[in-house]
Amino acid sequence: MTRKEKDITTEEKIKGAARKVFTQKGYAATRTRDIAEEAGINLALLNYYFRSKEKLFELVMAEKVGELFGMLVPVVVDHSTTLKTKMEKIAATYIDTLEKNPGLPLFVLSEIHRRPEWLSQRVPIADIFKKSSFMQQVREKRPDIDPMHFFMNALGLCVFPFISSPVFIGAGVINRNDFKKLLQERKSLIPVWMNAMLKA
Amino acid sequence: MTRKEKDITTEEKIKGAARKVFTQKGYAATRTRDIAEEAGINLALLNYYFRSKEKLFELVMAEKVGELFGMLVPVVVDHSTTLKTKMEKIAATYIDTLEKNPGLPLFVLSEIHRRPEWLSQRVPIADIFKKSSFMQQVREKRPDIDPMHFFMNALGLCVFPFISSPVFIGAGVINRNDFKKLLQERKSLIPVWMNAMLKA
DNA sequence: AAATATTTTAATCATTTGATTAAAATATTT
DNA sequence: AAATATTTTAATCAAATGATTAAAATATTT
Repeated sequence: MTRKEKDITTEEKIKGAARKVFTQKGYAATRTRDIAEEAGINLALLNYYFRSKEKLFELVMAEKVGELFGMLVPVVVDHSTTLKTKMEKIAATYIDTLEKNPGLPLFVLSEIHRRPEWLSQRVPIADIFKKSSFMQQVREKRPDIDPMHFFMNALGLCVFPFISSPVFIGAGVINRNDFKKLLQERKSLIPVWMNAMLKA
Repeated sequence: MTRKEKDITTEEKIKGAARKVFTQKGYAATRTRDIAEEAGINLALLNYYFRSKEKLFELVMAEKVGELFGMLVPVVVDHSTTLKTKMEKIAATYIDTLEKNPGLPLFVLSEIHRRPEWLSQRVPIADIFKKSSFMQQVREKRPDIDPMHFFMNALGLCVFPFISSPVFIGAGVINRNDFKKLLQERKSLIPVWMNAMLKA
């Protein structure tokens, strides 16, 4: 094993552990000892490689914010696709991605709620709107209603089930397998529902 | 000031401060000193009245979970109202209530995500489904689709804007006043959208 | 092989935090 | 007024936490 391979191995181990524990517990409830245990390394290495808990968190957070909102950018700015196609892509992309990391939206939105400064210089969310073919297409279809409604609806129909699933599964209202089926069904249902709302 | 008035005053001061700080910061990021400062009392009084940070949190959390889900119960079990009326009531109740406490859903859902045991014995969420006229009415209209979809949609359309608003307001995509207007518009739009989705 | 560089470890530290306590202050009862 | 009860305060504590450090181990270079 060369030095470069080893370097990536330990550093990546810590990052991977940080992604997992921060997403599960949030920044404040995560101890550096938790991350070290998850990574299988000595605690001092966290500071050796990343300087502090805070700096490690900043790295993870930037990545996670990009992960949550980055999926939107290529879809909503694409002037060559119809609104319907955009809806299909958004639904499929979000549901597939979040199925692999269901804790992502709650983590990102919680930390942004606690510390709004996480947004302002890291991800060009405003750009999603400035260059948005999606918003323009929505406005054309429904000039009488603020397109922001439909944007939030599209996002909410995809994301909200992941945010609320701990409640429903935890209360025994639905089990994990049935929930997964529901999510898959939503990939095709969401575009239909979005279209129906635009016509209502 | 009688003993009873003073008793309620100090204890209620602490509770009120706890509601505010826990909702803003979450359990882990809240120090007991933060609550004491917010309440304008000596730190020791928190333990004198509530025994521990954890017990105080349990009180607040039970109340908040009730606040978030309790709004649903009378609406979804009411066999005498149409589905449309139920949708109107859900939208109006949620939007009015959450406007006064926009941090409530994110706080409750985050803490439940971190500690699912918060649910199991405190709020009869499963009962919302067992006795639900709402689910029955949805099933009658769309026997081909799991009514859970529509339940999550109804809840999501109301709640998700509050959850995501820190992102949109923080990124400068919309300002607070315009956001408030959007919320008010949603009170009448959500039932229309729900109806459209049921017919799609 | 020796020197140098990098990574890792165990131990330690300063600070923070939730909780406790003795004493003082205030309120209530006799 | 005196005794008793309740509330409040300032000080303190033990445990936990993020971070640091000297030394050891390992890897790389000469």
